[in-house]
Amino acid sequence: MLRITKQTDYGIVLLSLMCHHPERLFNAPELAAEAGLPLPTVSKILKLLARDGLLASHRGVKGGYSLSRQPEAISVAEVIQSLEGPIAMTECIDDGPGECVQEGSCPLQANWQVINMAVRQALEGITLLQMGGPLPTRLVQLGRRAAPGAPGAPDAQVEWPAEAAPASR
Amino acid sequence: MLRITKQTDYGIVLLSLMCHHPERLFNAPELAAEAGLPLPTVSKILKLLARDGLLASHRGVKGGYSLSRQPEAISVAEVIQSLEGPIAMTECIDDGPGECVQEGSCPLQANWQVINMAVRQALEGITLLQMGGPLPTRLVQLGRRAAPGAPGAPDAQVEWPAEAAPASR
DNA sequence: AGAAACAGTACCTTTTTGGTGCTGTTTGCC
DNA sequence: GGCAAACAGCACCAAAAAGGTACTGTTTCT
Repeated sequence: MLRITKQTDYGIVLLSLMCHHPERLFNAPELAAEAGLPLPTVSKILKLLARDGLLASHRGVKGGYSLSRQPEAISVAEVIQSLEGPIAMTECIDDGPGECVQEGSCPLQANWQVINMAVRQALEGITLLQMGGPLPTRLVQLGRRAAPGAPGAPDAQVEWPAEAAPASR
Repeated sequence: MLRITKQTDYGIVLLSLMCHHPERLFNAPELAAEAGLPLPTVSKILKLLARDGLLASHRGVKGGYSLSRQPEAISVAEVIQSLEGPIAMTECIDDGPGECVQEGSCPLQANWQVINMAVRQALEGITLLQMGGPLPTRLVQLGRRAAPGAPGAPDAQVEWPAEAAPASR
């Protein structure tokens, strides 16, 4: 029901832990213990994140994983896409053209694409640093995509001022 | 993976069909035929939508379903919530407090709530009328929630000007 | 050489989704 | 009054996805 999987949830937790020491090397058992998750599960997640280049892996004794980029350069969207594939709210989005029989005559598809892009862009604007950091008081500002074909400015994505955090944590 | 279910997809299709004649009474076999979907499935979906008040049902011969409100007063979010429960991107959102062991010490939960609310508000701002109608060129503008506690204006939700639609349909 | 740690794959279990069927109730029409 | 059309509410089954575990292989430090 419009929900990320547990795997993704765990993935974000793990990455958030790693954010506290962006340069450090963490091994799987260590992260599993710290997150309170079973080792095989943690291991599986880390492999996927490494495969997609979000984590750098170092093999051998004294090996482990480290963030491949700075925490502020890794978005929640990337984590989701690594752990559960492309962000597509309906089938007709990531299925190639030709799947839906209504193809072309369906006004819904185009609109789902718009909605989908809005959600994706919102998640792209949220970094790991923000995720584990201070709670924003204002919200993601979606899309604001310019008219298609107008290659203007890179289309302001997200506004997430790190203002004073409320006391709710 | 961050996707609405087929049931919800079908539900939006059905409601969109009904939007063309907002006052009319449609019966299930008729809608099934028009949408090209199996009758039992359509029937199930319509029941759910009626249960939650999105459709008004009329029993007996010559019965059927009609929109309970004008198309522009029914949001995509309502349809989703009717057909697949509350919009909650993580478990810790719709589970009551006390489920997550990290409770209170978890900075992620608060941030997921923010993201979740952003997505929900975006979907709330999209009406059935827009969904079946002209394709917007600009995007949903999420949230922009004022600082909590400040009961100011009703917090502009969404900006969706019905400008010229591109030729992509 | 041995051990620690990542890599990849395969497998099984559980949950969710998708879809169907059946029985009951309401209501228009003959 | 009775029949038939149409909604209401379950209950059920099958397929797919998610969740989780195990095993074998490769790399690299000591």
